[in-house]
Amino acid sequence: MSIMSSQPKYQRRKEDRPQEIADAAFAAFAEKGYAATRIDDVAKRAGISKGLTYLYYKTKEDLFKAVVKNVVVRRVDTLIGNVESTNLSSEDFLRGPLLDFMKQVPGSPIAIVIRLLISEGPRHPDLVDYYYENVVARGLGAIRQFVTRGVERGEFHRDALQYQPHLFLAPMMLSMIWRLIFADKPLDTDQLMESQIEMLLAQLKA
Amino acid sequence: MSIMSSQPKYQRRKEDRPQEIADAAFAAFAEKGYAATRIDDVAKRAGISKGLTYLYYKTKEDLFKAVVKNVVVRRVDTLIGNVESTNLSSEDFLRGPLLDFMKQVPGSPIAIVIRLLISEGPRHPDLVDYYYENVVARGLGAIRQFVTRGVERGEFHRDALQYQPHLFLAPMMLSMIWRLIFADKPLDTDQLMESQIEMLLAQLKA
DNA sequence: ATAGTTAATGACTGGTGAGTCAGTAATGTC
DNA sequence: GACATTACTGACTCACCAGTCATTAACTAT
Repeated sequence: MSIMSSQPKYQRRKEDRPQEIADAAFAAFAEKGYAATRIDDVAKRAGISKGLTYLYYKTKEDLFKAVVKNVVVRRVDTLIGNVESTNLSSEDFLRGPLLDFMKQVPGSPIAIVIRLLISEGPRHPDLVDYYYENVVARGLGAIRQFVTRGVERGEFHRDALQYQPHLFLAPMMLSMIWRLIFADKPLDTDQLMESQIEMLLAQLKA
Repeated sequence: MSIMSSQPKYQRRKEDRPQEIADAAFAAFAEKGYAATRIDDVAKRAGISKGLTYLYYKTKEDLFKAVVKNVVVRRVDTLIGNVESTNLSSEDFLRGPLLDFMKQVPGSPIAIVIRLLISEGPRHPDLVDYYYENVVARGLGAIRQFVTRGVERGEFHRDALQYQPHLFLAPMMLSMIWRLIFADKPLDTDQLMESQIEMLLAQLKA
């Protein structure tokens, strides 16, 4: 019929599989949600057989947790890291890097993780704790730190700290949820976040 | 063994069943989410057999849509209605009834509906549209109306309208999501909303 | 080459749950 | 009381899918 193929049917790639599977799973979860995603779909996306998935992840739930942690460490960790090492004035930091960071979150994989946490979180409390400690607590901490610094430098007045750091993030949250639910309905989310930062700065300044 | 029971095994209650089933379904969805809820669970909660559910709702998806619409009309409709008929000054309205409304939303069934929309919305676009028109658009409209009135009366300055009504609701949104994910971690959500309203009023006032 | 190791396959199983429907009994009507 | 109507039951089907495992074939060492 034809010349014998010297192409092997598959290659063994022990090193890369876990990451590839996690990426495929993330894409699948993003599209259909956790419950509606079949392990078979994930395998197809990753270009492997269903069985192989189970060599690297014991259960579907294991895979789920790995996916969330994977996104968290890959994205947020570095971003928050950068942010912590700047030495801008408090005001410039809040208006600059923080605002930029906020603007890009609603369209990032973090939004997908939030969706997954909202729908599946109640059945994975350890995952929720992990996310709280590694993302939320650190994020809020970073903001609080910059407000504190602003007070120390006299840029902000003494009782500026009464404003909870959550207030900075509220419009980001709304933008994220808006996009998750009403993907098509337009909303100038950047404008929203800018207004909030300006408003807060006006309140904080001495 | 005993005196013959004259108690019938069941009563026919054609009128009440649909509502009872919807209530049971809402409770079940709230607890376990849409995908993880079995029709059998819903039936047990409603005190009926599984088969009867299908007499009143053709499919599980039908039931889901009915549940969401049911909650929406029963709760939000009346609330927004009340709000629209007050004749307080703009400032008093925003600080009073609006704030009160916002404070109780994160703990109300609306939060559950939001959770369901976030996780199942993408597969039910018509439901999303329904929700947008009947809740979101009307809610935002009501706020915009009060800001406009404030400008007309000279309470707020001319360009107060540049502030999107979404900004009022952002902390409410954050509080809601926070509770949905981190039910146990405390957060003074009332304080958050109060600060935001005060901040916005400070910006709006002439 | 050859044998040994193990990454990878894919057919299979067991459990589950949405949706069906033949039968039952509550209620209405005369 | 007898008959007709239909709300309601519960056992059943059938498709689907997480997880298993015997087998295959890609790689490695010698």
